[in-house]
Amino acid sequence: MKKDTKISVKQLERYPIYLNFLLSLRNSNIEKVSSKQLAEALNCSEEQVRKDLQVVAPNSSKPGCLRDVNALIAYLKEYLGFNKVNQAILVGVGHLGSAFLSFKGFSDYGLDIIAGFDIEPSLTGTTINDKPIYSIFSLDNKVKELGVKLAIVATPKEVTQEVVNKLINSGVKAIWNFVPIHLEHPDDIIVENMDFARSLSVFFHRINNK
Amino acid sequence: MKKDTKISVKQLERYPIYLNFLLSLRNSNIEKVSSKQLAEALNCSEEQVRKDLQVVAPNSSKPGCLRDVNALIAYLKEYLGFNKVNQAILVGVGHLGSAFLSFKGFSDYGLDIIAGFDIEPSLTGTTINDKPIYSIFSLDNKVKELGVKLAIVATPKEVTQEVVNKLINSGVKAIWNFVPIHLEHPDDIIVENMDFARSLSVFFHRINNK
DNA sequence: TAGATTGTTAATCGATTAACAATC
DNA sequence: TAGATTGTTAATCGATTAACAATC
Repeated sequence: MKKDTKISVKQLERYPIYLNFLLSLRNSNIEKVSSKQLAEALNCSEEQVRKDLQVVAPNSSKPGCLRDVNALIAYLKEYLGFNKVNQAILVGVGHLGSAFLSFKGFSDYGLDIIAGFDIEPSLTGTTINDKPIYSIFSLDNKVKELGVKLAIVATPKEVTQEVVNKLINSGVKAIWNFVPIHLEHPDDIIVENMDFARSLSVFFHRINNK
Repeated sequence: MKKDTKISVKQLERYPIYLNFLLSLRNSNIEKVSSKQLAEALNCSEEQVRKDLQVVAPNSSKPGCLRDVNALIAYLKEYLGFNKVNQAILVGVGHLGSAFLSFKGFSDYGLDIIAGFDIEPSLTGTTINDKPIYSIFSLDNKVKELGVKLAIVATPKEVTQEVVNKLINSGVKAIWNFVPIHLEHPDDIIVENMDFARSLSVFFHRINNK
């Protein structure tokens, strides 16, 4: 695995798509796969598949031979960091936040949400899916105590920037933002926006241009 | 608005980011904005901002003068189709599905979830946020009756492909998939995957390469 | 007018694809 | 061996940036 190869975000974001497709093959007990099949699944060219996989799983395949599904899955998980456990906290235990705390599937990606935070006093001290919920007022102490670097944010719009500022002050380095607003943040903080508007833009544009 | 201009998905997906930033400016009572400010907010070049906005809001600005925040918001919403009401149904009223039914913010994007569907009999006939929940067995009839073209899918992994097949058979043209699996679908069906793994890949890669 | 900003063509850069060699 | 497939360099395509003209 060449960790030092510079790859683009676009390329990086294709890898989980490969992974999902390979998992569906494994689920159907298919053990071998060609670049052509992968290309069809991802709606891209065979050449691109070969180049992509060369980065993640070099020398794992031989000319003339199909690729091994299980081996590719292992290489991809390793490359993407899904084999390690990455701890995160969640801020904002509303409908969406509760859904995240309850969701069992994050462990497939090595993500472990270890606690939730909310301003609502009646939630403090309770648990969801065995995960404790703390008061937002203990955020700073807990973040430092737990040493967690990733925070999932699902708070009301109005308070989100304030919450994000607090998180950054407490030492959080990466923010997974589910709130549809623009966030100000220092350059060294990684922010990923799960913006619903992004998908909707694509839908409406494609629907209206048919 | 030049609807016929061919733009890339990458470009299209930048527009909701402009919109979010402009809304935050309006929220701060800022009425004018330069390409430079927009470029900083989106982490791109001024030239790109000008080109992007030229497509969405041509002739809305003049050399030497700053752009009008409210005018840009209006142009963007119009271009993205957020001014019209677009109806959708939701399949899978679990934790995540319930959160979507409860979420009030979709109306900002012109999205109206008009009903939920689930296999659980105890949910049938109930409502969440005034939205009725029907049995999955009435899916085909209801989709045809309502004439809805967009479906949000938040079902358990194992049944998702089956549900998607049913939706397509019933006339749904666009699928917003929140389930982290690979979906098979005809080319004329628009599928957008809200894949959690995509963001996590970016996080872990950037964290591990520091 | 001078400074600031926008608009647009030309140049550059990077990502994708085409072509072909290498291997099983 | 022949067919199928992978690997990799070179060519192409598209998106971004640089340069400069136009306008307030």
